Amino acid sequence: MRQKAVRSTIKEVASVAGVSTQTVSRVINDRPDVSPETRKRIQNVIDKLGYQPSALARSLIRQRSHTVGVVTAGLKYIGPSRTLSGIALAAEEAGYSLLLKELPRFDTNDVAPIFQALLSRHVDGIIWAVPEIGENRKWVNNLPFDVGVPIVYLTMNPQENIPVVSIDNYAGGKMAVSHLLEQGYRNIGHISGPVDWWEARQRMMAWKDTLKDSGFEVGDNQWAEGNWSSASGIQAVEKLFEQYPEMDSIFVANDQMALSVLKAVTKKGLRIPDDIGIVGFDNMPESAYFRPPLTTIQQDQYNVARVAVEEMIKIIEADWQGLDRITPKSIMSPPTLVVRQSSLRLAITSSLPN
Amino acid sequence: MRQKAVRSTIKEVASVAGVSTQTVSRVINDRPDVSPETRKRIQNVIDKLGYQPSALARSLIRQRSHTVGVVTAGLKYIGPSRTLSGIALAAEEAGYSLLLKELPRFDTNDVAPIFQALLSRHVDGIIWAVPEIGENRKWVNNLPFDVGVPIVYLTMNPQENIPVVSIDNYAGGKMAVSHLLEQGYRNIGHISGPVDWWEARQRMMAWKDTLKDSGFEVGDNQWAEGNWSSASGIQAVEKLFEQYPEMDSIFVANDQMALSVLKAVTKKGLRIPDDIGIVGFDNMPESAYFRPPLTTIQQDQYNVARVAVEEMIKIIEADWQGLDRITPKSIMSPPTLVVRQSSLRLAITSSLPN
DNA sequence: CTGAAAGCGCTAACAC
DNA sequence: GTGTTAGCGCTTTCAG
Repeated sequence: MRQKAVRSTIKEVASVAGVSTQTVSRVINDRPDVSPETRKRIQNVIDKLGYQPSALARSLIRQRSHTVGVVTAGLKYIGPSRTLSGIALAAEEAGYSLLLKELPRFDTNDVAPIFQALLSRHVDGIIWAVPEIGENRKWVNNLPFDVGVPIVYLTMNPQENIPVVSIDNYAGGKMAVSHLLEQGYRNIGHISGPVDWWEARQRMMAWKDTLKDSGFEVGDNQWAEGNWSSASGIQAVEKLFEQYPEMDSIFVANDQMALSVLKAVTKKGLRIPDDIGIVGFDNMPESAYFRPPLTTIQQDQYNVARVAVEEMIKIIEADWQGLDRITPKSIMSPPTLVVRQSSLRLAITSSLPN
Repeated sequence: MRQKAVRSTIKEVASVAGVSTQTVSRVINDRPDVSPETRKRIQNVIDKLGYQPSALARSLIRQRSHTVGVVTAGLKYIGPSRTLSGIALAAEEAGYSLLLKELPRFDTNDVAPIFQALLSRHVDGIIWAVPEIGENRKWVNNLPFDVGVPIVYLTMNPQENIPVVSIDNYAGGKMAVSHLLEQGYRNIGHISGPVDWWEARQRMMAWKDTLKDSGFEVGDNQWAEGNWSSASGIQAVEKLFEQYPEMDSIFVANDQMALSVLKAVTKKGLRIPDDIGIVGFDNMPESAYFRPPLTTIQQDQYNVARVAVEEMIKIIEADWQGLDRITPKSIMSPPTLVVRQSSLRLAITSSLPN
């Protein structure tokens, strides 16, 4: 037989306690104007029945669900999942539930159904945590319908009047290349991520700008494109060695590619960091155990996620309290440089962990 | 000023179309008994207004939310996030939304608030995707309240009358050790995960049993405990070298620890796989690019997640259609062995990718 | 074929 | 202090 859901209702509590539903409502909402005895009696009934108010019914009547929608993609990769984790923890702390949608592909452009699914469940806000790739932001400024709730974007190019929170990839790239320059490297190549990714372009631009600012020429023979995967790192580095033989160091746009670059370079008989210096990006937990340990740029996805949630909630609260809508701002969070052996040509390496 | 949510309601559609809400309801639910003209007229109004039925209101009245709650932990690790990804994609396909809760710690025992939060939002079922650790399953057979919806557990020890879906860690461990035996290794050590993890114990037990079944003695000097992290792998392997000097190979309980083991072994001047064979567990994307490439056990978390979602939905549907409740069963999905250089002592290595 | 009435579980506004 | 009425947005009877 069908086993009906066994939630008890406010009506049941009321009838058992011999009061009106209204009074029960006052108790569960901690409102005054209930006599201590009544309150106690009702509380007892609530405990006995294991009564729990329905968040659904409340959402309906209060026009507020305390739920935020999170849209993500590529959860099997470490970046997106760390970000999601940060969002989940921060939202929970703030008392919000999370409705999760994972896009099956990064470059989904058909976003209307996603929004509609979220809105039909009355989310109070949306965090768009899909990286900006190719044309997948075309819709930002002209959705075919009024979303009606705030949207905070992660990892995208800042725009006027749109709240964006992101790691400052450009700053990270500058840190990486400046560090190589300081270590005395002069012919710094670059292996980029897929150039239709905004993050990849930022890191590459930083590489170019930093070199140019230091008076170096930058030619197209000095970089190669990867696709973030270790496999693509090998191909890219081989290409680079061919087209840029003077190269004495490489800024690689992520650690996964850097892993296979370390391997390919070593296999070629070159020593790291003496002959070739390598800097990655991400600081994945394993990077410290590569051979040699990888210098890299650390992204604090947790913090970015937390900030995004806080921004979102600020906007929700402001709307709800009838205040002026907060002027959307972009927040770029600077990453940090983690120096390890793969780029340390000048320092005394024996003092470093290896 | 407060910007009210702008969703239009069935009432508005009805009044604009000049019909009752009931008729609109029939149209949006694709029911017969509406004249073609009326249907068309209403559909037009719906399109014009961008009307979307409220899933919340529907959930209330239908006593069915088409939402499942997912409880996870450690999303920043690759395993849990791959699993979540599989769940998200499978649930989406099946037309279910996901309400996500991430436990701040793996060993949370205070699960009542989690369930209550989920139930107050009327989830139709719950997928408990937190690994079994220490006492964190104590509550399974005596929750202080009736959950009332089906729960499917991932990654836990099978129990009577409880639906569990998991990778068969024991089978994976057997594959790993058998492979080492086939390659002619005879003194096989083990670096385990934290032994309060069920998965870690399964892998270790498989190691022990396989050796014993092949007529080898197994002493406590032949294994060491890690905590899944690369850092712990180093400590464990150093301990092993001390207490088990004859060791000629190691089954390491995950790839992250195996990474640092490869490094420590090499640093000691031993050759892999000639002097020491190594097998890991997980097949993380990077494992193929370790030095040497790592033989490992591949878990298909995607498939496990998909199966869990399917089981969950089967139970929900059965309940809902008033059928007998499905007898809960445990499903153990076998992993696969991925052979790479780190364990290949007998084969001609030149034929393998490196 | 279409509409009216009732109600899912809850709360806001008003009585008493 | 407490109860009554109305209604959030929708669907399920049941009339007509």
